[in-house]
Amino acid sequence: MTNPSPDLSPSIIVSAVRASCATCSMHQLCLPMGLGENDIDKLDQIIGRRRKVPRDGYLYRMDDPFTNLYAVRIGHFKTYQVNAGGEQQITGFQMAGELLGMDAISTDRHHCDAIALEDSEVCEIPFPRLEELFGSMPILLRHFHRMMSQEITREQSVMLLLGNMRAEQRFAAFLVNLASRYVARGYSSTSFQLRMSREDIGNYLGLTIESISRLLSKFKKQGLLKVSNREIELLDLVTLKAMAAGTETCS
Amino acid sequence: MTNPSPDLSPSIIVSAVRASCATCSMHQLCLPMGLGENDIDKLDQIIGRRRKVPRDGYLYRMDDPFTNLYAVRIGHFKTYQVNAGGEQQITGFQMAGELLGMDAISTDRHHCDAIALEDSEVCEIPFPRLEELFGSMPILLRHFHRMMSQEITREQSVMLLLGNMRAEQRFAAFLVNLASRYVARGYSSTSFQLRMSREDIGNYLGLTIESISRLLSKFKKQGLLKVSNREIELLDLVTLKAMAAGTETCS
DNA sequence: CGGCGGGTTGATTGCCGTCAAGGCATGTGG
DNA sequence: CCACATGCCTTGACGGCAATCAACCCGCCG
Repeated sequence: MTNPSPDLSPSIIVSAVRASCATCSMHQLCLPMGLGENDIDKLDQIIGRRRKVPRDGYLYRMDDPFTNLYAVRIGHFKTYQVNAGGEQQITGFQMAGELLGMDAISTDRHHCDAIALEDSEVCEIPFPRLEELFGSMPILLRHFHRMMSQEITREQSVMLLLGNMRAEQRFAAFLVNLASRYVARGYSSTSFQLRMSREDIGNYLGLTIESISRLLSKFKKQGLLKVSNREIELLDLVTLKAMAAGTETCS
Repeated sequence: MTNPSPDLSPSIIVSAVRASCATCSMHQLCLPMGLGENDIDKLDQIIGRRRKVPRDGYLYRMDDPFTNLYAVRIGHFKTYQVNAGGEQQITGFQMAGELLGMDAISTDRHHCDAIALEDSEVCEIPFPRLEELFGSMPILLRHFHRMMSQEITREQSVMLLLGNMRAEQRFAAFLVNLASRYVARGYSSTSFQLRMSREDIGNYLGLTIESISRLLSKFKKQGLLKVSNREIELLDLVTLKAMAAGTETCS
């Protein structure tokens, strides 16, 4: 699960090799999906810049004015809300090829904070310029709608998770979800690194850090997975999937 | 909160009085928001029909092919997901001026069931025809994006609710949310009817019907509200809002 | 060395789910 | 009219799951 492609260190590379959607390994998952060469070029021309965000750095903060969407190129992010009482809730973890900032369109201000979980890189997509493209690129528009819609359905399944599932089931669903997203990106579905802390996982799943720790130990004892620090290996994806689907009796 | 306008009974009225966005009382909340006369006309021309859905009737079901979005004209709906284990989770309650079906764009199939909570009426919006309009009506497109984005932020606040709040806070947030939506529609923010059963409320909030009942009794004792069956009156909206925001110590 | 952040594990508490009984309104049939 | 059933809701008693509180481990770093 370590990234094979361009290394992160010298920022000079980013400007030297003019990064483009056409050559990006994520272009079949990301915004340009399904576009022809011409259209990809047009999209490339509006992409502002590739922006690096260091680990724990903010990509944007709540109430920041909305100017760009961001496509994750490299790395992982988390987004979270904070309510008036100061409690925070992580609303999602984003990885390469996924879009950030769609929740800001409605009010022209960001509704959440976005923080990099590791040294990461995003493509800045100036939204007004993207809108200009929509008129002449129906395929792009269509795919953009799909991505927004997908975000809606994703959140609905989190609602199902938070509203109906017990701790064990939530955690299984979380692992299975990560596995499926990694496999879609060409990585192993059974062996990967947790980019987020136990605390982040717990917050996302509506549980405490202690519960996450206990669940990891329990699953380990049951032979469902191996875990060492943040390195994880899923040994019985079938059972985990059954647990996530709610078709497995909680042992 | 009873609807003043056209009665529901004889379906002939629907076709006789050619309903239109221009004359609809919801057009400042709904899809045509901000459109000029010409554009509203164009939008009107693609609206398929006004469809009635009786109480407890399905507007659409999970896995139905996606052809239309629906704008609620009259009445209330609930949408819910069902997982493989058969457990269901209500993902939202929709009222006049709100859009249903956006979660289906990503896969061309509906991801949830939508059921009318009372005799209701919707406008069918054939999505392919709506897409045709987008090219020439940037204002419409913009507003459509705002509505999708709003749905994303709405779901994020539900995630905050389900992930972080205690029962009392959840229920207060629920009531305050209803109040604000009714006031935006010109109704009283303090006195309205719950269109959904206690069971539906509990399911939506990740609680049991018994908890909802107890919370209603508790709030009644505290003088926060009056309730009789489904008729409700909020007596202390300030405190309820503070509870919802998490700035009130749970008494 | 000591402090610190992140993680694990154990003991205890408490919120809310579960189970159970009953209230109340409505409908149906005798 | 009553008897009875049904759906929706309320209230109480009890118990379980996960939160809370606390101690400790481990690796890292100044």
